[in-house]
Amino acid sequence: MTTRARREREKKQRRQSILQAAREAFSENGFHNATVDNVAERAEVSKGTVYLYFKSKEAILARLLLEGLDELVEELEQAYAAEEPLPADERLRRLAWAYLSFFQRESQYFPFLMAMDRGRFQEAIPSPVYREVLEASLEGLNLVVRAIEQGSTENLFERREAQESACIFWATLNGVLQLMEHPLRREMVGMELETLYQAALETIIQGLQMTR
Amino acid sequence: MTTRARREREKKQRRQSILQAAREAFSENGFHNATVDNVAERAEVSKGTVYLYFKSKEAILARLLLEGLDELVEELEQAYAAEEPLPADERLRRLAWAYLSFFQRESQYFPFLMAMDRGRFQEAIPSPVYREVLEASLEGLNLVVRAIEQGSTENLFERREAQESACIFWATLNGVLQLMEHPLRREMVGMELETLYQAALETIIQGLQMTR
Amino acid sequence: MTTRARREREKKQRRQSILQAAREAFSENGFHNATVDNVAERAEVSKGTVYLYFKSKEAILARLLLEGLDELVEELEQAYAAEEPLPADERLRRLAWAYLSFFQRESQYFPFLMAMDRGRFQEAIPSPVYREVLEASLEGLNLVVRAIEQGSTENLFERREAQESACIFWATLNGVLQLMEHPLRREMVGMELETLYQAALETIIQGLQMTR
Amino acid sequence: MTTRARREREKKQRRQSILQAAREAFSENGFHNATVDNVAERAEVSKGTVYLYFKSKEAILARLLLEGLDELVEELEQAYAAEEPLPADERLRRLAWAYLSFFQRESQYFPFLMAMDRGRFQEAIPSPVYREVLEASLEGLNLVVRAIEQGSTENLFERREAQESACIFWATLNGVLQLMEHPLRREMVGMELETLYQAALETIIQGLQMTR
DNA sequence: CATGAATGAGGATTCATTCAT
DNA sequence: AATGAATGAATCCTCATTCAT
Repeated sequence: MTTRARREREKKQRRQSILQAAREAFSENGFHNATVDNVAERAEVSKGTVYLYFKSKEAILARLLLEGLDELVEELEQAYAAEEPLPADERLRRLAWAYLSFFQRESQYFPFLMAMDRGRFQEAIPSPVYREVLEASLEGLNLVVRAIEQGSTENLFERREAQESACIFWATLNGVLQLMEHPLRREMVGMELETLYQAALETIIQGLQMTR
Repeated sequence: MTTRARREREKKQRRQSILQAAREAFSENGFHNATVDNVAERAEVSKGTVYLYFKSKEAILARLLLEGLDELVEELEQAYAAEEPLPADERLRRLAWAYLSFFQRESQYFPFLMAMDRGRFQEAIPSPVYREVLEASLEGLNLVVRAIEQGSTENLFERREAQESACIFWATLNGVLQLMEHPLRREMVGMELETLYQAALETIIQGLQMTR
Repeated sequence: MTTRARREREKKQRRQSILQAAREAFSENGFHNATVDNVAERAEVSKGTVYLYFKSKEAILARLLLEGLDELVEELEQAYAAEEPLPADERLRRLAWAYLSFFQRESQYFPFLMAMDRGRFQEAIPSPVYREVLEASLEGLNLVVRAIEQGSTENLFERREAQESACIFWATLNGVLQLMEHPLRREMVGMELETLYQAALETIIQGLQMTR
Repeated sequence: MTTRARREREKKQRRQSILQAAREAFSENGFHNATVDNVAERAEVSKGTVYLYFKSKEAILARLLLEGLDELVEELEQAYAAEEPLPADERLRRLAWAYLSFFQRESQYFPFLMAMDRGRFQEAIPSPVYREVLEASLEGLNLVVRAIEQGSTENLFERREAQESACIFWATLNGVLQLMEHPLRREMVGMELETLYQAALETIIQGLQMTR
């Protein structure tokens, strides 16, 4: 029983260490260029063991995405749920900053999401998992929807489809992140990510507000 | 000689047919999963011929990108340059629609630009070409900058860094395109690309305008 | 751990069988024309396995060379070290015959050493290994140097640079081996290798001796 | 008529320029690593033209060897044939220095002869040509034989098989050339080629002389 | 559970040679 | 005679995955 519990715990740790190793390996070389050998080596397990815990290389990526997105959603929820009541635009700002902070800390996820869109991915992992990843990647959006709806009832935002406004808001943030992702492009744009992000955030909030 | 001229023409056609084949192959399987064999087969030439026209698989992608972006820039320039004088916001709308129309027609380019960011690309193609691609990918931005500057002098837009506003504008459009790129995600969002694009466009223009 | 020990032994055997296969393949077709496929097939392993044991085709050659030269040096040392004291010229004769006997048994090594001088070899294998091979290929020379020095103190040989005399001695033997290496050339010369070798050996010893 | 003559002359020149180009290309990269493209480019003709003048890459090498060896033999003959009568040992010295001088000027030939011994060579070129090359490579030997025979009648050299003595003499020279061919080995030996060659020459002449 | 040796299909690239013009 | 575009077999090497121990 204690043995069993320990076994269970060790299994989880092993799994996590493989995931962590994969995160590192995929980040450094890109998903395609990283090898399962790299992952195994980093995790200090044998290659066979990797396949004991994950069905395929793609399955590792899927799991990584799911865990990452879970974390992101959790952080977004924390940002959303304030102790005292907040105006809708303030909630949006908090969501936006939590989002940025996540991507600065876990900058891998952007490329990971890209890697997923192509290649053997759709064949290699079961379709429900695939859908699950996509759903998770949109879960943040739902919080935005709620903030927007609140803003609508507060007459702060235009009375239109909250889903639409939320998508626009979310798209703007993502657009900035993507634009500034590549070092060379960042250099050519000649601006700091935070500065641009902040400006974009205010601009889009402005755009969503009631025209008085 | 006619012979010579014909030869020349055939060479160009062959080159184009290889590029076209690559465009298709890369689109269907993604750059990484497409093989030079695929490309050769599609173009109905031997693998050796592909290497006669292009130094490497990456060089094909670079050429594809460059040609696509040239076309895009040209279309954007046409959209920008109207016969009669136009207000700045109208110019932005025209740029935005030209942009959308390009990506609907040539939907490959988005993923291609992504493929470029990772992998052997930077090592495999000469650095100036790489830079050229990135520059071209930002050339559209310059037109936006000019429109914004015009808007600033017309007191239509806030008097801030035009580059910044342009980036925000551009980022928003890209964000929407990216969000709606994947069919499954489009389905989950439950909206038409055009509708959302249009709404985002108006929202961001609104956001950039002077607060009255 | 009998299992473990057996595993270890099998690995060594496999490695040896790959080396042996390579020795055969390289001998028959020459290093450049032999393919890794040939080697794998002969060793009855997959191509991948070959690369599991050796980093590159060149690395196999390097290993082959090193093992061969080690063996040669060992045999030369045995020949040099006699139980009872020996006159210097006798030592030279023993070295020479040991050398011939090695090359008759392992006739591949001559061409292998040649293959090493050209091609991708220097780039493909780590520079220290390259140096090691060259050093080993000259180690026999050192034994000759020692014999010559002994001969000098015995007033048997001329009192000049031992290194120089040794090189001359060694070069003569190699020259004969090389001259007689090719069957067609052997036929045209119309002599037996051993006969010529023997005559050359005596001639060069004679040449090195003090003129009385 | 004149046209025809000019044509003929141009053809010869073209052929020579291809050979010269091949000599350079093969020298710089080694026979295996040089490509027919390299040769064509250097010769400023098209690849097709190369095949118009030579049946295969190997045929070029064969021709190169033959021409080189012809030249060598001619130079050796000049060295041998002195105006006034010469003692046999002097003739040998002259032959040896002419040989060295050729190999210093045309250092390619050594590796070329090696390249010929292996690979597709025997299949790719007609057997008589192959034999011809080998014969030419031994023609120098015949001059040595004559010198030795002269030395025998002069009671300068031992009365044994002249062919045997000649082979020994020739082998020694070749052995030195080969030993000193590789820069790294030259460095490890720590001697100048000329010094060693000279010493070897005197030593072997000494060895061949009558023991008094 | 864990290992890691073995696999072999597959990938990018090269190059000697051919042949229509 | 000369060209040079086209070929495609051949080559080295990689790596996700399996499986006996």
